[in-house]
Amino acid sequence: MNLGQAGQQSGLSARTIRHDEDVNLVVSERWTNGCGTYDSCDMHEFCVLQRARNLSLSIGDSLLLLILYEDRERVSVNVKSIVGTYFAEIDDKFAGLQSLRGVLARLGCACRGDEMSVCPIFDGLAGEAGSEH
Amino acid sequence: MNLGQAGQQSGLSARTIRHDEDVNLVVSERWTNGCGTYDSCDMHEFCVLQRARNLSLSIGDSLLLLILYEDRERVSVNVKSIVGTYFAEIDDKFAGLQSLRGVLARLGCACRGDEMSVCPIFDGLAGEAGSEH
DNA sequence: CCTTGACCTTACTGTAACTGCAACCTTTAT
DNA sequence: ATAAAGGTTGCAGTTACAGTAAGGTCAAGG
Repeated sequence: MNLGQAGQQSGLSARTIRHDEDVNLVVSERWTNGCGTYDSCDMHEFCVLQRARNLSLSIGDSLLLLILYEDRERVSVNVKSIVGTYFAEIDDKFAGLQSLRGVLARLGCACRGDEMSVCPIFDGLAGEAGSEH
Repeated sequence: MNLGQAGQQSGLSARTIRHDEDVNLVVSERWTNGCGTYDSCDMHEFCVLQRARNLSLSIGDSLLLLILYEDRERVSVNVKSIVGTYFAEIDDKFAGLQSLRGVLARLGCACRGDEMSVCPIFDGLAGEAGSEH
């Protein structure tokens, strides 16, 4: 499978796949003419990467995820510590999203003509910021 | 209130506040010596921005949020369309986070020594990627 | 045989949203 | 007077890409 097909199947752009190869996130086989070839194993990796990207994970974190993905002898202890780190991050983001969603949900029907600093909705939005990360 | 204090209170670095001023996300009053001064209204903005940053919103989106925040005559129709856009994005991220969290939760105790492509956990992780965005 | 077109390659540049650093003012304290 | 603290601008670096240029390869067709 060539670059273009790999891109289509994985949902990544060809450019992004080449970028991932540049930074050694993935390593493809090469024909003698230099062209890369991608097998189902690579496709799995791309899909994991695509998912990681949707979550705004860094390249480093994505690589970690791939390492977990590829390590067939996953040592539970190791996995658990990595996973634990992610959990904290994910739950933080989760809380942030949930909060923002709630704020937005009430935004359409309230606050008309109110004094800004007195608006309870936006006080909620503004007030909790410092407590994160 | 000066830059340093504003940074401490809002949870943003002083550098980031300066950056936000550079891109006109916020506009502070200046003393004659050039130093900025920040009032409680600015602090509210910073906190909103901090929150927006935690959610990886772009500067453009953050600005939109600020505009909503500052518009005391919020026109419901307008707000609802903007909010609707965010909802889709937020729910996408939400689903992604939830999925990844579930995958990670089961990662510590399963899959040892399995054939990678047969592992149901990672098949879940890899399989749904293309369907988003 | 040679060209056309599709597809690939590398290499370089550009972008967003920061972050860091240097050089240089002011203000305040000693 | 001088040093320390805190501010300023401006330019360079970083990350994770996206865009573009210049060129290589290869099958199909006149």
